[in-house]
Amino acid sequence: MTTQPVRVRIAPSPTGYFHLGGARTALYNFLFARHNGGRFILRIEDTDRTRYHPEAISDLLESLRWLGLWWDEGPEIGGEYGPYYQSDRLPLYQEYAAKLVQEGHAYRCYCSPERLASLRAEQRGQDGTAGYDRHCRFLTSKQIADYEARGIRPVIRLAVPLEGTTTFTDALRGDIVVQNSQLDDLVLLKSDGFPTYHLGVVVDDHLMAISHVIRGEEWLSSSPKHVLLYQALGWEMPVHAHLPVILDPSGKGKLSKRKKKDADGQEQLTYIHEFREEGYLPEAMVNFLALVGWSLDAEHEFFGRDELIRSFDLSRVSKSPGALSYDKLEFMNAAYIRSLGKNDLASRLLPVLKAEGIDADIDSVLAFVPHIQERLKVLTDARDWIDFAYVDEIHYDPTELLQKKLTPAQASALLSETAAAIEALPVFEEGEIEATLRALVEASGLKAREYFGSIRVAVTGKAVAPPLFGSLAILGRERSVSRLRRAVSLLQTLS
RNA sequence: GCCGCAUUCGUCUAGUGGCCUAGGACACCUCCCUCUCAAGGAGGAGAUCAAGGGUUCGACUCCCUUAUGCGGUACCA
Repeated sequence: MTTQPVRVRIAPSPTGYFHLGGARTALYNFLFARHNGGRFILRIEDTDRTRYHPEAISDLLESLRWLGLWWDEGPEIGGEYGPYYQSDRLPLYQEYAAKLVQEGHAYRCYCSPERLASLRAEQRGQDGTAGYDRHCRFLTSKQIADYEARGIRPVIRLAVPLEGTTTFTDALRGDIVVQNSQLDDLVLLKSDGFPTYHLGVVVDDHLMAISHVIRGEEWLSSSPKHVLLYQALGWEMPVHAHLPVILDPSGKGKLSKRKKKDADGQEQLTYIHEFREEGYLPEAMVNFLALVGWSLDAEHEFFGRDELIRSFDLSRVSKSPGALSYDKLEFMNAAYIRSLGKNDLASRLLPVLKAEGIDADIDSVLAFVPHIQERLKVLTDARDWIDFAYVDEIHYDPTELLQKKLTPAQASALLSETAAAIEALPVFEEGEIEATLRALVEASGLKAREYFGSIRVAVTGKAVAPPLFGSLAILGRERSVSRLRRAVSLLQTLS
């Protein structure tokens, strides 16, 4: 029990876009490494050429960087334990597989996929153990020669002990014991010379001096197989900790990588890049993700990255699976948006607005920020709040101008009054505008909500918009006046 | 089917034998503030701690059984 340097890794396989589950695992590994002054390593497990998806790697790298989870060794930066792509390490796996065969811990299997499939079909519904029937485990040398002569390319399987038990200690769940009879002779090396996940992780985790394997619970059942492999290879096994699975918001089933609709028919986001595009802040994502399966205590729930690093501890990771709460994420994102400095928010908003088709300039966005900051759940919400200021003409139903019980006559009177008052203003500035309009409300005998409601529609085209006086100031005197006048003429057509 | 893991308000959780007539957060409801919408403030409703057995003076906390959920059972990871 020496103080081995902490080295953890995430080992995604490039088969699809980087999603919430992968990000959570990455975060915990990252936090664990940083907390312990260790290293965080990124290794790409690209051993399945049939499911290989090239964009997955750039998506992964981009997503990790966006979340601020920088790695110490891995793609693009290298490191002393490389290469970090498994497809560049093939000879290594082949070498260890051969060694295992030589020492009697593994054997060549010539069974065809068809035979394996029918074997499985046969076993289905039957009670007792499943898995490979070990047909090739006890082949005579003559039989082997025969298969070889027919040019069949074998796989290499681990020769699992027929009796006894295998035990390992999960850092979260304690000792886990399984009967060896429940384990089947898993494939280590495929017939194409690529390793399976099992051989790949064990060899690489050992060669890369990984001290702690922190991964999803879906790997828990294969850990005993890995124990056997470590034993066969004569290696010491790293500490293992299996994180609880993340459930679908419905609470049923593992979070799907596929698109799902929620109760409102809204598509649920699952890929990290989608959250980025939707306008979630990386700091909110990190905070939220940290809480999916981990908590410090009863009261704290807002954690900056540094606080997370300081307080993260494996012992406080939950053992039971949890459903994601998109509501909570939105709440948290809104809170983070509110906590941003004005300039910071404005500069984050600018590219988002551009992407949403609004050609805004930084000054006007900055002017809007104080008015919309506390109204945004996600950055992309900004578009609907301020787009009225970036179009030449606004469209709305003229009856909307008749807020509450206003008559067309009342409405047009108040709108032209307002236009005139605004035009006469010596300085066109928020405070002045407010003072003037409030005086008009007073004089009109109308309620503020009726009066301002009507003006809001005239000027923004919406019943819900940022605070009126600020909006008018940003819109500018000319456009404000012309929109008010246009509203008056629209009211004409109504009667 | 078999194996494994889990099980506290709708959801995320606090809780490590007495502090619990179970605390917090999201969501929900009411009220206040208010130019709309938010934000903010004050309240409210919501959990016989999956069920049943033990152990103990005492169990949400320990043990067993059952149920349910999830995961695994591939030349996928």
